[in-house]
Amino acid sequence: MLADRKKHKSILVVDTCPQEDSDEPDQMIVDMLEDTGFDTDKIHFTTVFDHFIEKPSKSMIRKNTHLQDELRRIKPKFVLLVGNTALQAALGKTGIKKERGRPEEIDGTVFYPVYSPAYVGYDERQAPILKMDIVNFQNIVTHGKIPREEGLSVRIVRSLADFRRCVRDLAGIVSYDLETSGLYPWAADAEIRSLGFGTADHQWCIPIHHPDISWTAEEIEYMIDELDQRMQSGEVKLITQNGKFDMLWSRVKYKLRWKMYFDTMLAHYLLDENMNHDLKYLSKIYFNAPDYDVDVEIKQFRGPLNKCCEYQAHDLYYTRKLYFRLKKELKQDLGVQNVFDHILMPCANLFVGIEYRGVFVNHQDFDKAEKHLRAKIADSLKVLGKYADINWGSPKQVGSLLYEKLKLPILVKTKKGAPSAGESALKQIDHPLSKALLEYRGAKQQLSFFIEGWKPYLDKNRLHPSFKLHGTVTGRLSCENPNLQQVPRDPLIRSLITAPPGYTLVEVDLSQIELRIAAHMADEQNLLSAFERGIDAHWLTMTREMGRSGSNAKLVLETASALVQRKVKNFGEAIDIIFEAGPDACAELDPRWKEFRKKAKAINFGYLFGMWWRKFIQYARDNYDVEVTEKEAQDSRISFFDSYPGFEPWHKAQRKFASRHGFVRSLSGRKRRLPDAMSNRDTPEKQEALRQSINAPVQSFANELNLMALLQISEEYPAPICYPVGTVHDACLLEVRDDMVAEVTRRMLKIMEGPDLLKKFDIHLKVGIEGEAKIGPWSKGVSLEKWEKQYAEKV
DNA sequence: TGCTGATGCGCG
DNA sequence: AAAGCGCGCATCAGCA
Repeated sequence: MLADRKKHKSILVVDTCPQEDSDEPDQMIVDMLEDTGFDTDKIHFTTVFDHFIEKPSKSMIRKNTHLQDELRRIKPKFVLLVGNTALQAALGKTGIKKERGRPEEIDGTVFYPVYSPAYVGYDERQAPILKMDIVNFQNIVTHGKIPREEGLSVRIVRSLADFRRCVRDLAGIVSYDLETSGLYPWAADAEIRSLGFGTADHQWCIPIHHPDISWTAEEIEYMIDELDQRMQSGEVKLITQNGKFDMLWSRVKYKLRWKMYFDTMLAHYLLDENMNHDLKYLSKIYFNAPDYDVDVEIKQFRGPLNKCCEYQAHDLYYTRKLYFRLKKELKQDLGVQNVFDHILMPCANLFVGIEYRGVFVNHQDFDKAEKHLRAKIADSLKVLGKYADINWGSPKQVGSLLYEKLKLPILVKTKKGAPSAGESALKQIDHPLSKALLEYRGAKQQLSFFIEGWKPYLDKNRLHPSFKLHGTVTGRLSCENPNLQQVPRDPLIRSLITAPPGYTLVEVDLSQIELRIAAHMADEQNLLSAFERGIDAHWLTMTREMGRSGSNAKLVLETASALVQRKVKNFGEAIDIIFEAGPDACAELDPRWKEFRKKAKAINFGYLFGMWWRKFIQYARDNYDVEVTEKEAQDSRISFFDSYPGFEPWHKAQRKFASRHGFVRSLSGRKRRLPDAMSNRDTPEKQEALRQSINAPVQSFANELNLMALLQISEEYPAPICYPVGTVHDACLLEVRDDMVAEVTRRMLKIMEGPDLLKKFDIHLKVGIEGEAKIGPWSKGVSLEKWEKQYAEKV
């Protein structure tokens, strides 16, 4: 009891300044402290300024000595810094968002920054964070110091003798972690600052580049060599947290090709796709670890050596510890365990190579495209300049010009009810300005996304996009820096991506894969038999819809007549003729058929995944300048489900399963957790979850098929014959050595029809899978037949 | 001045 | 009552 009291006396709470009307400390803080178990009567309260002050400036805080006086007078052991001003006055740094919850010890006093109650009042979502921080502060006070992980045993390698001890300790389950100068290994000054290994007994830090340690180049080379030999021995199983990052750096900087055995981030991704997967968060929820996050300076190994190593040691320690825990959790669920073992971990290792290789960019075309876009922007600006001198990139300014100055009718509103200056609005506005503006926006966006946006990442002739295997809740990959998956289909941009001399780019995609999977899952007989007969599903939907609605009668009769070379007068007969002829034959006669098929594609996906007819009206208007009446839209939806009667029962079953169990699974066993689906109330969130229960397994499995094929082809045709360079959801991009293009393409198409891994997952599809290959610069590729002809002529 | 959220648009 | 799903990036506006 006595000890407690003594401790309490040494606590100081620092706010910004007294309130205008009272000298009492802030009530929210007092309440939170008491809720956590503090006796606030025994806590000192003070402020940075001894009088009320509206907005303290940086220099005012610097000049003010009140807090320093208080610190000298009270000599607290624990100081709670409330808000950014207190943080700055006490520690001389700002940035409460970053610093909150990070204790710092100076001369035996622990300073602990938290949000100010004013901020919480302004944004109440921050309240739980403040509360959590206060609890952590209490934890520090009862411990009497910043809690340290007790299992930690840091070993800093300062000599070759240390290093040899380290290598001897590397056996069995070993965590691996690097500290680097940044995130992009191809940056000009990028370097690995420290290698770390976590074993059962120690956390070994090998500071390669730190001001306090100096190695000769030979010594570094020796150590890397020794480590490489140790890894090749097969006696070490490497555990990583987002190890693709560390392995990529290791490969770029030291040509190392180590294999990851288990990645904790990917494991947790499969166990709960809805949460974060960063190590600090995982250590906290699994082991109640303290927040050991530090400034970038220390993360990048520029701070005091022992602090840097201690940080790295935490990463190593928890990564290894997480392995044992997550391994057990995966074991509880055979479905996700399979996805982890046979897809995610192999892909993690494969994608190191994919990112290392990157995609090849044609430099000449790149410069040409830049010039072309700049000219286009200048031209449209010339036109726009006649109307006003404003920032044409600002929707607000454009909006006020359109609707206030020019008094154009407001046809579309934004979600917040403001008059919209978006694409859908501009398309409906009949004014020369809108055309120029649309052109301007398009060119400007292409320039800033794909020309300017790519420049910082260009490493000679290559981009190295980063794929996140944990990037989506459905299991698809996401891609960034830059995002290869959002490159426009416009050949001006897309064809910039190609292959280097001696190699050819091959894109292979799974044709209509989501519809095929849906047909399988729903056991939808009409669609299944359509696929069996080799009919294009979008074409089927399109002709059915036209036959029902009787739209575009003139075109239908004309095309049918041209196809059979006689006058066709009966509409139904004409539709049948068109259906049998297929999209390619019709598109040759009239390009509109291509558009109609595209529209049907959107209808298929929209209605299949729960789109309502209202959205269809908007879609038809925005994309096809077609005004569809409410009745027509409603009918089209009904007609879709009449055409494919298997879908409704399947939708029902998915929804029912999700609302009962709170999750659904894809064919591979991957789980999509949808807790909102279990809600008793019929909220928009629940409806959203129910729609996801239909979409997620389809999207998820489409991606898995694609990855299975990618894994298999890269095993059968490894470098230097074939380099996988990326995926775009249902497509793979490969760079294939010129002399092997036909063989590899043919094999890949075959693999896509049924990857070997399907057997391992015991999946038997009722529907055939087809691949489609395009050979040549991206978006300009040709079919295998065409390519072989051209290639034969060239040789 | 640097962050966050909203918007808009590219892709599947 | 309201109803396709999944992403990343640039830009602007609003705020501290």
